[in-house]
Amino acid sequence: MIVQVKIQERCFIKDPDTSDLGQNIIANSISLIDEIGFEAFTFKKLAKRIESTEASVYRYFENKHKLLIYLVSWYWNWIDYRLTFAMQNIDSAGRRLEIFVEHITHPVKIDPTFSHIDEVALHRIVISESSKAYLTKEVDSDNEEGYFISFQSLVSELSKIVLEVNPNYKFPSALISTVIESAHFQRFFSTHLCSLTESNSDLSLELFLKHLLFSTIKGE
Amino acid sequence: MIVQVKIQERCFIKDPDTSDLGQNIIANSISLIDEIGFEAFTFKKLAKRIESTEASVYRYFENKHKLLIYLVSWYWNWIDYRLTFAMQNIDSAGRRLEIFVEHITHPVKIDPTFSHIDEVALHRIVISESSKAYLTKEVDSDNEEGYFISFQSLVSELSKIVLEVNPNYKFPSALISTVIESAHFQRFFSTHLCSLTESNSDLSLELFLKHLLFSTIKGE
DNA sequence: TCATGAATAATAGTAATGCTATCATACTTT
DNA sequence: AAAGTATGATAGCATTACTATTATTCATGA
Repeated sequence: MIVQVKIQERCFIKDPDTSDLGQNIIANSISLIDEIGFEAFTFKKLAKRIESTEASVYRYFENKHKLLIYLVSWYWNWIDYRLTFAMQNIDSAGRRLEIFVEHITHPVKIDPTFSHIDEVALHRIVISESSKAYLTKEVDSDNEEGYFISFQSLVSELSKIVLEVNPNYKFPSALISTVIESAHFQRFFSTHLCSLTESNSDLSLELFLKHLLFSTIKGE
Repeated sequence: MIVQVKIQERCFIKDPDTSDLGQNIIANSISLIDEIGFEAFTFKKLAKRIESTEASVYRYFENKHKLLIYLVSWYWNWIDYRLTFAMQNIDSAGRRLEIFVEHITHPVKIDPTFSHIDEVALHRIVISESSKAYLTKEVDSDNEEGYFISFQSLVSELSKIVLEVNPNYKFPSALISTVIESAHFQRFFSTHLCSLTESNSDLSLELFLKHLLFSTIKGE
C-alpha cells in the first residue's frame, strides 16, 4: 500500500512530489533550515546543496516563505493522518484527547512511510519556525489562498472532541490552539530559555499539557 | 515626577534615550514596523522617515534584530512597572493574578508618561513580532547576553504568585509563559485566523484566560 | 575666542539576497 | 523527426545589510 501525505494548500508553482528534483528540494530544504535556521536559509544555498541552480528551485516555489508554508502544511497533514490512525476505535473522547497530547509532546520517530522526509528534523522546524508562516503582514491574503487549512481543520476536529467531553465549554478551538502552540514553545523554552518553564522533559511537558487541558475543560 | 522605563538589556551601541535622534529612532521604528512589518522594515527606510541616514541609525543599533529586542524589552519593563503599581496593596494572590490577565488582554491605552513611545502600536508589534526576537539560531548567545531578562523576571515574579494560590502546583512558570504567549497569538488569531479561536473580543479573551489559568492552578 | 571633541550628515562602496530573463541541452512524448 | 517539458548555465538588476571616510555642526572649557 502506498500512503502519501497530499497537501491541499496550493502554495507551490510545480508540485515537488512529482519529480526527483522536487523531492530533493523538500528533503534538503528540511535539513538546511534545520541546520542554519529560516532567516539564513536561501534558495541559492539550497541549490548549491542539491547541485542544482537557484532558478530551478524558483520553478517550484515562488519564495522561501511559500516553501515554509508547504513544509508546515505537510507536517499538520501528517499529524492528522497519524492521529486519525491512533484514535480509530477509541470510544472515550477523553482518551482521544490524551492521545492527541501524547502525539504533539513526544518527539516523532522517523516514519519510513515517507522516504524523503526527515520527520524529526521537520518537527524541530515546526517548533522554531512555523509561527513565522503566519506572523506576517500577508497573513490575510495567505489565509484567503487557503494556506492554513491543514492546521485549521485539525484544530476544528479536535475542538469537537473537547465538546464531547464537556458540551458546555465555551472555548474549544482557543483551548486546542493554545495547547498546540504551547507544546511548541514550551519545548523551545526548555531547550533555550529554561527559566520560563518547568517542562524539561517529554514526559513533564505531556503532564503539564494534559493537566492544563483536562482541568480547563472540566473546570468549574 | 519623572518616570522612565530603563532597560537592563544592553542590546544597543548607544543608548537611544540619551539623544533626540535616539528617541526619534525608537518612536519611528515603532510606527514603521507597525505599518510594514518586521520583515520589510529596514534601517534605510527608517532613516528616510526620520530624515537622517542609515549610518546614523547603525550607531545606535547593530542591526534590526537588536532593535526588536530593545522594543520588546521596553514593553515588558513597562508592563512590569504598570503591574507593580496595579498590584500594590492587593493582598489576595488570586486577585493579583486576575489583574495580570486583565493587563495583558486589554489593549493598552496611550500612556502619556513616556512621550515618544506609542504603546498601542508597540503592543501590536509585541503580538505579531516579539516571538521572532527569540525564535532564532542566535537565541542561546542572545540569552547569555541577558537580552531576555525583562521577560524572564516578569514570568518569575508571576509564577511566585501562582504558588501563593496553590503551593503544590508543579508548573507555575510554564503556566504563566503559556498564558502570556496565548494572550498574544489568540488575539492575532481573532483578527486574522478566526476559526482558531472563540475569543473574538477583549472580554472573551480575558474570560478564556482567567478560566484556563485558575482551573489549571486549582485543578485536581 | 579659539580649540577640541562629540554627534551627525553625506557619500561611497561591497557582498549577499531575492529575484527575473534568456538560452542551451537533454529527455520524452506524439 | 518534431515538439514539448524539465533542467542547467549564465547574466543581470534592485534591494539589503552593512562598513568606511570625510565633512559639518554644535557645545564646552581653557
